[in-house]
Amino acid sequence: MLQTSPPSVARTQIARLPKATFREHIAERLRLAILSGELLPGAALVETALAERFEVSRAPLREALRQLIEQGLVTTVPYTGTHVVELTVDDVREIHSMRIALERFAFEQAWPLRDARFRQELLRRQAALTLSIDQADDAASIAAELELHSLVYECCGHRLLQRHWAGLRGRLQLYWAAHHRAHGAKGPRRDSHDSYVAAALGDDLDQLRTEIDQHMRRGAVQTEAFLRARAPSDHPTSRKENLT
Amino acid sequence: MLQTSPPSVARTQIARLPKATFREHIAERLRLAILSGELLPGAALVETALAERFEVSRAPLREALRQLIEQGLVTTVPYTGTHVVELTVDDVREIHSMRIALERFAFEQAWPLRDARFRQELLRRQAALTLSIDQADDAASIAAELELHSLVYECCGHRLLQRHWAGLRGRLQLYWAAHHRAHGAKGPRRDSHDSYVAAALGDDLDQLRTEIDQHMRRGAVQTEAFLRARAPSDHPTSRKENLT
DNA sequence: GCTCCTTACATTGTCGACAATCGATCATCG
DNA sequence: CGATGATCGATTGTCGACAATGTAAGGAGC
Repeated sequence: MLQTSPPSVARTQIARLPKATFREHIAERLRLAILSGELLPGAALVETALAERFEVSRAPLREALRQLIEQGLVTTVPYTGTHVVELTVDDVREIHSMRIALERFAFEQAWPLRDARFRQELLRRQAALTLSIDQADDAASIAAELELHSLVYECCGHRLLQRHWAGLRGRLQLYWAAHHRAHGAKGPRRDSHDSYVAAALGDDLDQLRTEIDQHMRRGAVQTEAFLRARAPSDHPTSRKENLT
Repeated sequence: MLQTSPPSVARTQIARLPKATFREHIAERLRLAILSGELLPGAALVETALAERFEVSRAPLREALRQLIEQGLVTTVPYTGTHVVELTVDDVREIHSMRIALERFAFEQAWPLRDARFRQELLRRQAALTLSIDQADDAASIAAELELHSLVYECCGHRLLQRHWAGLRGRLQLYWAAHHRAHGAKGPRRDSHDSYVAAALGDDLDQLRTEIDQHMRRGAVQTEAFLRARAPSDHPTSRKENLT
């Protein structure tokens, strides 16, 4: 029972129309700007400047910021300033260990729910990932990898789990964006998900658990090494006014 | 390595002073009002009325509401209204299954970190819980039970995990508050945590996993039964999550 | 009597201006 | 020369008023 996928159009057609309030628009665009690396970690977010940039007053902008703060993508100190969250080695460790726990749980929940649609969609997303890698489009590769991993969360029909995954996914994307931006072209490897997909389609849940552990740990080690090499104790400079 | 505990006073004395902005005060008080059952699930939250009650303008109040919305305690529909979240049977199931996954993960992380302080604190909180139950103070019992379970999250020093637990804890408390309010006096049983504490202090991680499963499932069944009896024909229809 | 349109009200969304606070710079004093 | 206190600019926090939108009641037409 996939919740979001091309075949099930009926639901999404009746769902609420495009966002109506400024706050939602702004929150979404700021979120994308942060996750894509357009706004670097540590960058200052000045309300007046952003308000002028979006051509709105500060009220809806502040609420959008509050939204991002609650999502953990932005931090603020009263009367002082607002910044995109910084990158820490410990954060990466925590994110990855949490990822293992959540994705294992997701597969346990979804294990008996895997149907033909699941298998088909999994292969489709893997193909999309491979295509992005072949085209050397790193931004698309990151997005495709996240889409691939998102499938199991969508499949198990666990809204709360999906909510937690959404938060985790955001942070993950944040780090990957910085990673990619610094290392230049270095997206996921072409065969990096073969064993993952194979295990997800197989019948051995324990094997999949092991595969998830290994897969995540590989990614963690990679990201961690980058961070340690990049900024041992260096404040990522606050590049202001980098919006569009 | 406990993060919050009586012995380490030196740090907390120098830490930042109490909150300074209206928004934080309001968010905290509203949160407590919701979690304590003072504001029942489904209750309408009218901005003008709340602003008048708190004697502030709508701006900080709206930001506090946005904070609670992002935490999942409040829902809002643009131009229409804001309400305390409703209770659903599915939500309870999801919360409890998620609890199992998170607490298992927490114990796995904290397993080698359990020291004398951990054991001492665990017993202390269990004693506090037992005391509350003996005094038939149900509100205190709920709080005490949550405190008991919180220990492992504090112990493992995993900030991200603690963050997720905080969100889950909030929802849990919301349901328990409604549960208690409806059923009258029916807090946790006196011996309900004996085996839990014993397993947490023991050396058999697998046994603890089993104990967690059973413990949570007991609570889930109880809460579920209450909800089904209370609102049998609750429309699971179009509850749009403000997941963003 | 029923349906559709109009209208009024309640509530949220947005705006511009003002106040409070923080950080840095600079002057003053020992 | 160093330390302390005052001043300035920048940024966020708060306010009151107005606009936009959704909901429900009431009336016109059939």
